[in-house]
Amino acid sequence: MRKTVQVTGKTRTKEKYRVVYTDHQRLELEKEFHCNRYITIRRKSELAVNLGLSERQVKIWFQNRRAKERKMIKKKISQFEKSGGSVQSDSGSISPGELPNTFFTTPSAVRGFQPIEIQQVIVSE
DNA sequence: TTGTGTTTTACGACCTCC
DNA sequence: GGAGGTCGTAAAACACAA
Repeated sequence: MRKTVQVTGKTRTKEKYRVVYTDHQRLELEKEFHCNRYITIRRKSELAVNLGLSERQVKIWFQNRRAKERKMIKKKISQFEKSGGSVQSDSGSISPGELPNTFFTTPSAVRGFQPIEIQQVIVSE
């Protein structure tokens, strides 16, 4: 019998509401994320086995990691807008407001088993 | 300590693509 | 229709000033 907690109508197990990943797990996930913002199905399986996580956990981690990055970029852009500057990426200069929500790549590339290299976005100050 | 703000997992709702 | 995307959010874990 598992303890459960009601969260606005949703049920989750209480003893493991969320686990804290080890430094090693985080490091490996970060390394993979650094190479590719969108993980392939094959790499997801490999990582899950290597790190002792489920494929779902790896998928969710990448989703959260992308969300974190978008949040940081938004923050930097809003800071930069205040100073009236522009944002620089490796492929050129982008003015604040020109960035689409999914400017890194398209998820369909992952479904097609074609990992793509994402250029790092640099915000100059 | 403890109160508070931030970060980290995990999920549901909804959307798009094949 | 299923898989995986974003977005918003809950709650545990963590950081840190008072």
